[in-house]
Amino acid sequence: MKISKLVGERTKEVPSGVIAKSHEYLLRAGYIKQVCNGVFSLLPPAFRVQLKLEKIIREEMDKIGGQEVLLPVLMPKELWEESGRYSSIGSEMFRLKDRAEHDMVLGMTHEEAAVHLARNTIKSYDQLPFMIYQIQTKLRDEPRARAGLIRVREFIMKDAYSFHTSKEDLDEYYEKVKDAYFRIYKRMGMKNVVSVKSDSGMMGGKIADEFMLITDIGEDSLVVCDNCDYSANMEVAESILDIYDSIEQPTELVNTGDSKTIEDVCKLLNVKPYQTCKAVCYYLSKSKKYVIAFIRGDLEVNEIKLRNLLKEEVVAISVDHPKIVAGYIGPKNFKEEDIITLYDVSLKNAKNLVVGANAKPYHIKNFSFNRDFIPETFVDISKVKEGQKCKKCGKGNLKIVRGIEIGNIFQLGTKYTASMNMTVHDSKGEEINPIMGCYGIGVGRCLASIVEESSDEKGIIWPISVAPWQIYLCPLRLDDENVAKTTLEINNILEEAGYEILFDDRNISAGSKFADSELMGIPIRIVISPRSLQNNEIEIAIRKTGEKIMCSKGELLKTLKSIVDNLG
RNA sequence: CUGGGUGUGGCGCAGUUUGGUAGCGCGCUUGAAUGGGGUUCAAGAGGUCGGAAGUUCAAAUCUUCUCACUCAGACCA
Repeated sequence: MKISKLVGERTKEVPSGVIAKSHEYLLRAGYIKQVCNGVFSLLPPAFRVQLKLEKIIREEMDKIGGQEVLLPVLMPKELWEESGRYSSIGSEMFRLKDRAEHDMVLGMTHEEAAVHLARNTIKSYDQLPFMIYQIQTKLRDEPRARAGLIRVREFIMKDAYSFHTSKEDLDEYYEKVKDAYFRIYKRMGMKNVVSVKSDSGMMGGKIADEFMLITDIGEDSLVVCDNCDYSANMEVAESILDIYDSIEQPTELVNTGDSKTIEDVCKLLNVKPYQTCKAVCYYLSKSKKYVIAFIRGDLEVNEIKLRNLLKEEVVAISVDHPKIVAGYIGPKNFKEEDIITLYDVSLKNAKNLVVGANAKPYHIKNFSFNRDFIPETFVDISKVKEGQKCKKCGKGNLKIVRGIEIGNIFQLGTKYTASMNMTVHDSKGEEINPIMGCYGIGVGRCLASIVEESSDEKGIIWPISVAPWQIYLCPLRLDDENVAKTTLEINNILEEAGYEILFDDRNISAGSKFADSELMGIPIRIVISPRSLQNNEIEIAIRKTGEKIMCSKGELLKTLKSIVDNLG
């Protein structure tokens, strides 16, 4: 490819409003161009990378028995009504009408289509298990697209769906996919990838893992143990909650005046936040109920855990309920129709707490949950804090890091096969609903994530396995006869050896060429100039290390091979 | 959806407070010099200032409406 003909331009200036490194470099190096909010065109270099990513994914999916298919982007409303998601998913799904006024949707995920494809073609347990996958466009009307290719409204995703006769079989396959995913990320050149337990969100099902590239610009908070392999998304992470043991003291009603917040009360009564119990109020707009969540004063409520527990959207509010004394709420079963009371596990066996007295302006001192009030159950609704002890190993300290979700896997169970009535005959001749798993990888997001992880102040540094071109052929003074002749020769030698070459055929200054090759992130640059030809030498520059190696024309292929082997 | 910001040649920006029909850098074209880190000089092309309505003798600049983009949050696979 001649760079003079390459579509796209490279710029020195940083576009405004750009935070993510991958966003900046992909724009500046001429890889992507924004069409509207959250929608991008890929220019030739980016598309070449994308094809390489897809190739890696295909190979690994095929290795675990995947069969590639192509499901439609456009689907009728009816298909989504079968699963119930036509109504349960909100405005993040693109909806439209066809010319006959028929309601249609644009696919944001393809469980429905996968079941539709399989349910009339698979009839016997003999045909199970199987996995189908596709690499295709997904459309999601994101509330907020951001950071270039990291969060967009239209993107290419590899999504796979597996069908099994038993939970055990799914479990086994699930682990296989997990291994395949780690191989995929490794081959793509990503290093800092972990899998974490996660919330299954709109997909349904219980077991879910997300694959995260750990990086500061990540949108998700992850909890990882510094001692064992525990890792989880903040949404579902758990920790050991220290019990601060002490001897129970008699309760005491104290006038706390205007002190309502934990901070004020602590100051007034000279106690630490963990020696208090706070009440956080929520409202369920669907069922029109108030929720009072009691939790130890030093902790925060994890609203996603709360939502999953109540199976409904929760909204934090300041209460205006006649039975609730805002600022002085204490542990108590509110036996009102429209109030739900919850107690976090952090309160279990907690003693000598300062709690609200449910009367203004009083709090109660030395309140103990195993003496003064014993709730029916305690629930886990707290947010993990940095430094808490790991629940899995009991020793490690939990750290909170940020990550980009570059893939996820779910055990769906029979949510879709049951609702959409997909059955097969088992070995006893009985009809069963196959158990499903689904597995996604955002290809465009991987592309951006690789850049996020692998770049420097000069630009992108592509891993050689996914680079758009392996070699940047960079003659200086192409008007020099000897340079022109040698460049052509070398181009042919490299092409014959199977290398992909970006040929900088422009007659511009050396600095501009070097800068472009570095911004674009091409792993190897071969410089041919009058200066080096005087010694019958060619320069090979390695993007990643900045190293420069001189060699003769005859040694070129041999030298290159050892460099490439080293980079791979 | 809530709050803030921005919209001026292909890209990045100044000009808006104090109305007088556009300017800079990069890039592009032509010529010359230079020739290993975005080189220099000269000459050019290219915009009617997001859109609509209004005020005015006169609007990029003031008013109203509107659209788009963007940041933070809410939300999200």
